Amino acid sequence: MDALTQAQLNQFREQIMPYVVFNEAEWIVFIQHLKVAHYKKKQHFVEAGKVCNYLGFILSGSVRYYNIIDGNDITGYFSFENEMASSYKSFLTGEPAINYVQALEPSAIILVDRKNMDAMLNNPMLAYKIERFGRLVAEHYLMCYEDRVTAFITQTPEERYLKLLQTGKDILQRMPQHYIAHFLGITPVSLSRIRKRILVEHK
Amino acid sequence: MDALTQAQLNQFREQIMPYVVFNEAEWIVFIQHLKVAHYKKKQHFVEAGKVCNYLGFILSGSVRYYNIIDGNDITGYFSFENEMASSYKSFLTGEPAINYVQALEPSAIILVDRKNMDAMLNNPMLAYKIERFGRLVAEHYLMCYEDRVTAFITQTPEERYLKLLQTGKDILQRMPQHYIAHFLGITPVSLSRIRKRILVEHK
DNA sequence: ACCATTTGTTATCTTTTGTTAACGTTTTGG
DNA sequence: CCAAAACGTTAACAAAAGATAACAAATGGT
Repeated sequence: MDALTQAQLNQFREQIMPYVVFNEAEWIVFIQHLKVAHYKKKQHFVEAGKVCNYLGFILSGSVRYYNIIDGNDITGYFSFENEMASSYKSFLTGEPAINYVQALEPSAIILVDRKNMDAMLNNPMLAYKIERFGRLVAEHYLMCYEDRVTAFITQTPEERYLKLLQTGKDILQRMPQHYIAHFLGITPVSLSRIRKRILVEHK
Repeated sequence: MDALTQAQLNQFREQIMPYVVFNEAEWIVFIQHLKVAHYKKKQHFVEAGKVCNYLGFILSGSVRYYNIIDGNDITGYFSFENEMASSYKSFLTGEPAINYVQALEPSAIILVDRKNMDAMLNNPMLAYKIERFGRLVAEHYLMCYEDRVTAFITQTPEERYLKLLQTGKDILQRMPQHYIAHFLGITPVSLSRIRKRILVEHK
């Protein structure tokens, strides 16, 4: 775990601008709470059964979230550069995670550990903006999840895949299809059939 | 829309205690931003196509969230007394809601309209605690949604229903079955079959 | 360049779910 | 109190998805 380079700091600062803008004095204190870690392909950022003590921000690379159910590997989500990465529930509650988070490409991830997060929430200089930042980020992901649940309830697997074709460029281009299948809530074999069906219908 | 009774204020204050504790001076200002509205059975709290300008807290009663897809009514969620009620995404973004929220029982709901919310977020006396309150509430619902998405991806409809039998007392006892079916991501007919299957297996 | 692993497709068969309609019961509202 | 609406179950059929296995294609590591 290293300190951040100036380029990494600039990237991070720009990306979080819609959520929080620190003045120079705040920024200097804020970045003292950050580290960066590098993950090799297939290396784990979070493991099921262990507490996730980090909130991550992906500078480069990508991760997938997955559960092991009856010995089967079920992918639930993906995150890419400039997105958050964490087993959110475990980080927030301090309880062991029920899922794995794994780098799928060599990845550089900014880490805030829970102690530093608590320190910032208790530091009068930062507390207000960190609370606000946290609120806006939580609200952002809440809305994403809301959409995703709505899709599961109102759409067929085929419709969800067609939607992904329009909006999921990173996922489609950078993730293997059997991971995408579980992400859509179906089996890899079933996704393959859906793809064929679409191909035939549109030709 | 009326002012709140003392009993309603007490109920609200007690319920939000895990999230935020106001001192007396703050509380007096805070409650000036609240109203209470009463909804008859089947009356709408939010309508698709219209902006949801309220964040609600259900004092009594219950609501269901639903979408109209190709003319079909698809229930996505329920909320009961002492829970929040809002078309969250619409409230946060100010864009028209895509779903309806409807009282299923006669309901009393505390309302914070967006103007009052903004006023509190800009009032130095309240801003910090409101930001924190908002963060904790958003995080709470974020974790709920995370679990729900995980259930859609890792469990069969039958498994989701069995889980609901353990944890969804209010839903099972107070909501009609065809609403519950869509909530689980299946049709009412299918839920009826699953129930029969479970009955036969366990007898 | 080679071999092992991973990934994607296809086929077969079984199970589950969706769709539609009918039927009886319960609930609701005037 | 009664007629209408809502609700839950069941049946019959069609469509979709799961499980498994075989095989082909792509990928990766050495």
